[in-house]
Amino acid sequence: MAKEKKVEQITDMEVDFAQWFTDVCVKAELVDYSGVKGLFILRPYGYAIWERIQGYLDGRFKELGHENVSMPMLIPESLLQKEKDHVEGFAPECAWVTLGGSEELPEKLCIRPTSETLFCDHWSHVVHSWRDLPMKYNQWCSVLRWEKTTRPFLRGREFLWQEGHTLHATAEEAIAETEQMLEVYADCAEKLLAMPVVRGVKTDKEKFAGAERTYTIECMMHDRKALQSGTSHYFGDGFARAFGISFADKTNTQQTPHETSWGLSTRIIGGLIMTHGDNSGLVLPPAVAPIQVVVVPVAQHKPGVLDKANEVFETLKAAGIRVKLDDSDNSLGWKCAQWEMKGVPLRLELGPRDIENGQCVAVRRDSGEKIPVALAELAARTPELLDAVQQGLFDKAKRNLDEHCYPAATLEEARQLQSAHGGFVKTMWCGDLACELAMKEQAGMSSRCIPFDQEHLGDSCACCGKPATKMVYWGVAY
RNA sequence: CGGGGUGUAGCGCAGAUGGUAGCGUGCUUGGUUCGGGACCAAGAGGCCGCGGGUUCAAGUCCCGCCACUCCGACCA
Repeated sequence: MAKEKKVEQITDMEVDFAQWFTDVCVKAELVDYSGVKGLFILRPYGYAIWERIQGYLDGRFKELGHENVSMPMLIPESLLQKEKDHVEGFAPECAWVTLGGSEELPEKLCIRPTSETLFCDHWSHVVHSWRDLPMKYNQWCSVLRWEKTTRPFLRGREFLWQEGHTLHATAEEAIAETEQMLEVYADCAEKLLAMPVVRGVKTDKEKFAGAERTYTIECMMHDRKALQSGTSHYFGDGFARAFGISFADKTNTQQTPHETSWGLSTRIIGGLIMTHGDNSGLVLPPAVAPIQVVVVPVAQHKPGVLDKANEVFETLKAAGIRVKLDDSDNSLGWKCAQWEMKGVPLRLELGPRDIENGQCVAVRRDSGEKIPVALAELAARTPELLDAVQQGLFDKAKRNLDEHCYPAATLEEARQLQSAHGGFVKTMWCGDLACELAMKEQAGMSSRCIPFDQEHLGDSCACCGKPATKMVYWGVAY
């Protein structure tokens, strides 16, 4: 008799992609809603994913000579206002503290939406000489931006991130730093998260408030919308001048240093979900998965089964694999469905028949493929299978990206391509803001980036027909 | 911030014409099961989103607010 599916179901992504996303977030136990709009609770399983990302990035940052610091959470209004573009960009979404106990504060304090002003203020105190440079700082923290519409991971009013801030003697060195950190983000996305990226530069319209140049990695989600997944900014000396930071160079001349900042947030977990997930739930690449392998005993009450399962668990643990043994008394079907929903890359089924044959059955989360593995070879085969899943997920996502980038010669063609296929549309662009606005207005797409990998699609701007030398990726963004 | 939808047990829902709350699932305990979301039995669990109003009486009618969600605008 066909049993009705009784447990909380995940909406099919083809039916309602947004609902599917929310269902996965909640039912894979990544997040819960709190009492305040836009403030989400990261549950242990969701936080464990963030910790994997943190671990990777923090290691890379330190290898490159960055030091972790902790800045205050509150920014005096006067400090925030020192850099004009910056305050204009962030003021509309700041939350303010105006009371200390029951007393009105003499100056209201902004809950940090980002910490450039704090770093600059601090540096203006401690930087004196060329010997103090470069400053290469990073902080792990949460920031607050009073967004109007919110979604788990993709747009919270509070979100966890890291923000790196560096200060350099020369523009060249600062730009090199900015580009280097973008590569770190690209590696994090591609190697850890199996999310292929497009690397490029933001247009003036899309760049960070106060930045001279913003680099970005853009990813394509399963619904072919774009997700800005990490950004790295070069500020020139604008902030340094606004905050009065200067240093004496080797000839004892006062110079203004050049600044960078770069950030990557828990938003990328939203990207991870929308890149690899399917209708059974989350799908995690083994490199970030908190649990890489789950051992599911079959008929575990029968003598010897649990003992063998424990043995398998210990073998894999000793091999350095993040493994969990599910010896709960839920039914087999329940366990399978549960661990699929949570995206565990590999499931090992072990029952009496397997034990007789000296094997277990490995089931890949990405493909559903069932692979018998001899118990004697388990410690060697499991890492291979995990690598295969990691690679399989990257390849699949890369195909999705490559297959949904369409060249267009005119704005009208771009509009038609976007409405027919979604994805990225690439066109030549003259560099005028007016053309960028026209693309948004008429084709519903914003510029995602001017990619490093340029192609020559023609000589004229798709919007206005004037001479153009840059190719731009356009898309509908999260 | 504009438009739509929703809010009743942890979750999913039912509660015509107002009369003091119910179903499924989950949870707890015991037992039987176990190769893809098991079964039996006994239990626990509700300021019916919040605040006003109408009424003898409000989950139900009226007003206001809040939250979630979708579509826009804005943004990581």
